[in-house]
Amino acid sequence: MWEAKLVSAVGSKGKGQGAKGKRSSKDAPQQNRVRTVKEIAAIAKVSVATVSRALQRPEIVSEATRQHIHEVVKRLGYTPNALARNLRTARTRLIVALLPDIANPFFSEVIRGIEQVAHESGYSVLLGETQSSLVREQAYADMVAARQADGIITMSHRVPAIPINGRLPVVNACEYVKDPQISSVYVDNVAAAGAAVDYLVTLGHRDIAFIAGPSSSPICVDREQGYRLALQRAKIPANSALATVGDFSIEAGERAIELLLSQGQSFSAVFCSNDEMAIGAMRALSSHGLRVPEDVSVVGFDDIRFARYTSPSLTTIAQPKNALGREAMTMLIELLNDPEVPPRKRVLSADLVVRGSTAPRVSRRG
Amino acid sequence: MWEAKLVSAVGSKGKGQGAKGKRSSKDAPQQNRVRTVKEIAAIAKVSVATVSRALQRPEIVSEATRQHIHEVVKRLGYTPNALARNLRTARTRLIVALLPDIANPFFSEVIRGIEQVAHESGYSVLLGETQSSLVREQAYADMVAARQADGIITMSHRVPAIPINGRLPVVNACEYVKDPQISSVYVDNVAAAGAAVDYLVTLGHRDIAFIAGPSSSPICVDREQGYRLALQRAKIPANSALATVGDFSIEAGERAIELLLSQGQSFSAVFCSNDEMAIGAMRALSSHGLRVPEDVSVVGFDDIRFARYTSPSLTTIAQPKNALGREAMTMLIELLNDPEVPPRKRVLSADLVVRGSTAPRVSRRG
DNA sequence: CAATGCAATGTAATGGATTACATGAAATCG
DNA sequence: CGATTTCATGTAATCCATTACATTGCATTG
Repeated sequence: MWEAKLVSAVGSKGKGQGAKGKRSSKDAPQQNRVRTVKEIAAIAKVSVATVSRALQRPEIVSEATRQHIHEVVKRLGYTPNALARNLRTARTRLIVALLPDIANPFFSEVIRGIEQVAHESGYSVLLGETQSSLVREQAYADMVAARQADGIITMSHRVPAIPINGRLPVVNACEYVKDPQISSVYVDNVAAAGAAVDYLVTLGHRDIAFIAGPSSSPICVDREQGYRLALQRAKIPANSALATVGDFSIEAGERAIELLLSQGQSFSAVFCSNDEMAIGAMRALSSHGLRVPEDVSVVGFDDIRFARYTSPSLTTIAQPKNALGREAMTMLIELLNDPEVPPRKRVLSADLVVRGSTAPRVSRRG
Repeated sequence: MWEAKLVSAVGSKGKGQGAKGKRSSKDAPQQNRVRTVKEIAAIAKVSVATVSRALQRPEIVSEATRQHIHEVVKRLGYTPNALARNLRTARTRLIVALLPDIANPFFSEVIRGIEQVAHESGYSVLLGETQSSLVREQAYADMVAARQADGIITMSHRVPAIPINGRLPVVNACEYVKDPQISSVYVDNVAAAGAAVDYLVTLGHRDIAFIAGPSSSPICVDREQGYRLALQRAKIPANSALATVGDFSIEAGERAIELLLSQGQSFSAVFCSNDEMAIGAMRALSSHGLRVPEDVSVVGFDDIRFARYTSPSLTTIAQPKNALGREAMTMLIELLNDPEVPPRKRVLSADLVVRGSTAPRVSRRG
């Protein structure tokens, strides 16, 4: 009964059947789409198994049958129902990449790396923007528990809880999580930040301010440590008044500089935990009549696309963004193929890119 | 039990637990996760129907039963299999937003609008980056045919082919497509571009160059038309040598200026079809010793986040990005709820935002 | 008190594809 | 030539949740 009903609604071979207005079967001979293996099987006069096989593993079906089925499938525009397929096979070939903020250009290139590797291995990538909200992260993570996706690459320092047995199909990129069970890829933030500050030191700077990122993020802690160690190496006494914190936004960079200036701090260089804060810093400096780099040198971190186009262009630490993405996806695929592979923490290196926002320190400003 | 497990996995509080190695069923008494309604039903001593009802429509289950089932579900960490559910109900509450390029900050805000409305209506949004590739667009669109997503918001000027009957569950945002069956939301590009050029005219500019976007995109054609019409209004004869084309990238903006300058064209203002090309243009101008806005005024289009932070900050046309997203998602939801709603082309207005990159024309440079 | 209605729950069909197992025909072997 | 593989295909079980329809028990009503 309800079968018949459904078929007529969906397959609707019949005459007018007149769902909507006219549209008689004459002037709209538009073949109704066939939707199920069953129907394809009936039309091709083979069994559903053969249809399925012709589509999934063509080599085990005889040449003639295969061609015939493909012809029918094509002619009728049949697309297998992925839900049914995935339900049965328990895999989706879909992975979700969680990023805190699509507006942050840093992630774009990472995503591209992820997608390259994913496509090579027959996976599709869907992006979920979390806005660093635990709830949103969790919502996307639940897609894995609910079997709508095979795995997750998360770019925050948290690992969402996924109620499944065994290894979580999660890889962490750009950030890192302490959990030794979770594979991560990230750069050596201590070394990179150190290199940035070392460079400022070689330019003669000694009063080097620092704008940290959120301390909840381990990589920010590392960058700060890199800064500290570099000062130690240079035998520059740490001046905690020169270290401020921001939230990675352009505005935070501006505010940090406003704060330092209003406190009357003197510094000839600023190292920022990311490029956007560096952009904000540059802007605040110049709106206070301080020239970059003549009066104050500025160094960022990430090397986002716009870093090249600020004026002056930004000296920064270039993260291997594409490699981070590729590596993360590679590890996730390994993990999906074999839940036994041991988790790894993979550390890439990041290099200093010298551009126009840094210059040797000059005697004294003012 | 499993809670404890999870905590130990995530927070990694516990002792060794020794993840690998042994793992005999004795020292790993880890309760296997329950995965199906059936199991939950058995444990709760009710039928599968009751479990399903308790989860889907709690109000039709008696208070006591409901609480009991919820308790069991929670205790065992059961997540219903979304594939099975979606297969049965034939809806996923998932929509895919296709964007040409995540690196383009213009889309970020649009996405946010989409997500706001989506969440209000219980939909999740997944993003697909297409890199303007037809193949990629098609791949994501196939998810709808394969029933993995309910609908699509596309931000390009193409509508992917989806082999289904009736109305395509597709809405077009930011761009627009000719197909009258597809709803679109976009701004009045002719008027907006006109306003930008009108403004330059009121500043005294008469030699106004134009950097167009790809002509395959209808909105770019419109922006160009807006430019033309504004010149007509101002009785400025069109000088086709001043109109160039770019591909929306920063580099394209640079190249366009290089080209104009190398041709010896003289102009005191440039209107660019998007902000990134405007950023490139500013950079190329200043690297040729031309000051913005003293020598040349620059106007962009979009008002991306960085437009405020260039130096000088960029005068541009602010698209109502959030509204574009919200409206698109609203229309898509309407369409999903009722395939009969007539398609609409919704046109929003975009306003000029005057910042530092424009100034009155001065006598003559050099 | 029988009749009727309603609330709560159970049974089983259903969605669409995959695939283990079964079958039949053709090919290979001793 | 009968026995054994091999190949191609078919039949039916399976994945897991939803829900139409059936059933049961109890309250309401005339």
